[in-house]
Amino acid sequence: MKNLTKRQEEILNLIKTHILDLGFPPTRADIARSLGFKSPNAAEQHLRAIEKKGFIKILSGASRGIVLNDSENDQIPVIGLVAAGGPILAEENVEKTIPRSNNLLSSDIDYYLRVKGDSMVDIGIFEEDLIGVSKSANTKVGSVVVARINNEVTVKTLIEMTQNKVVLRAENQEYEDIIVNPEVEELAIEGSCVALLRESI
Amino acid sequence: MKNLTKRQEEILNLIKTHILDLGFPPTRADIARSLGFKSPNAAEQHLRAIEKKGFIKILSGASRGIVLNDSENDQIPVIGLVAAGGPILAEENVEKTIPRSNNLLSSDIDYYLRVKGDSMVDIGIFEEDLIGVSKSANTKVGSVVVARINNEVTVKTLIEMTQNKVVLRAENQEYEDIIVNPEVEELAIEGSCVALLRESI
DNA sequence: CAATATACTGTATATAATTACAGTAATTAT
DNA sequence: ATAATTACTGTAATTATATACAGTATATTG
Repeated sequence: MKNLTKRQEEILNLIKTHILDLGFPPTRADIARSLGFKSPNAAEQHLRAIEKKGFIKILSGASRGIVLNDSENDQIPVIGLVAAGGPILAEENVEKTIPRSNNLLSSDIDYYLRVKGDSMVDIGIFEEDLIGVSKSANTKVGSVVVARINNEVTVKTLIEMTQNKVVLRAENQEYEDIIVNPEVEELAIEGSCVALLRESI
Repeated sequence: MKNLTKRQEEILNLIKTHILDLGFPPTRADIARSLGFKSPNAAEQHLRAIEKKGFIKILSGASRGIVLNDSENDQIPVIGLVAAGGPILAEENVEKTIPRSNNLLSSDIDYYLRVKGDSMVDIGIFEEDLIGVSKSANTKVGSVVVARINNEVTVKTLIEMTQNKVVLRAENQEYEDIIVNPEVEELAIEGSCVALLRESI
């Protein structure tokens, strides 16, 4: 699936917004009006280009016959046990996927991570809970982050972060702080925790 | 909102199915074809009747301009502070609503209740969390329930329940058990907690 | 008993919408 | 260097669609 140009992305977003707002896709004229085109054909040609790149399907002869090809995009993966080594989002780690429901949890969540262990119980994060992780949300001191230290994935609170010293704290007195020197050990902050789901109480 | 006739319900379902399948509503001709009408006007008149009863809105001049009025049905209310006296689901208690996403939290949730206080922190239920409450899920000893005692709503664990003695326990050592005699005091178990959402960590 | 609602057929038309064809111009691949 | 892609304007025709008008027949409500 090729990348869309900036303009094409704009149009795809317009289509999605239109569907969200009104419940059905826009016409060529709607698109032209929204983006200031003077000819509906400008919209038509953009749509053809977007279809060619695989993001939509145009049903010929049907008014507003624009079908989104969102299936993968629409699902949020739930990551169970992370196998040592590979990337978190590797397919073998995906336990299941759940449909993205735009409004349910407002934050932008890239994946859910199933919590293992009791190291965060003091702030109400329990074993088997699902943590909503955002890769893009900015991590600062005090954030609960998903960190990978020497290929092991862990959820902790970020306490200190300088060039040669990173402190991660469990929210459970029985655990000690993890102090890492990123210049010596492998450390990656994979994302920060922005939401929590518990499926059984 | 009046009830739909059998035929009108059939048409409303057809519209919903069409949207689910293709992503946009059917035309009058589509409806006529699907149900075997020989005139698109049959569909038109049904649509007008369904609109009059408040289930859809027809946008004039727009092709496929059928908007579902599903808002109440499809939304799960989020209950903030419960005003003393009235029913939990009374309109003044509804803080917002969030769309029901069948697969996200599998259990059948009738409403979300925003948690006040710290009485359940030991099992990871914190202030401002949203608890998914099911009215129909069977409550048994050990369940976390939403109880109403003398018009005050509270979330506690059900410890004991006999005809003249109900024990509710906070999951926080600083609180004492609540012991109620339902024959003397007013007590209602409104539902049990089946899920939890936390929107910020 | 009359008025209204339900459930259609049948015809017709204005307009909404897709879509083809003919251009222009700048940018990006090959 | 040449072809393809991107990003449009402008026009026009065909088809898709909404929607009004004129009926028929049965059921329900006031």
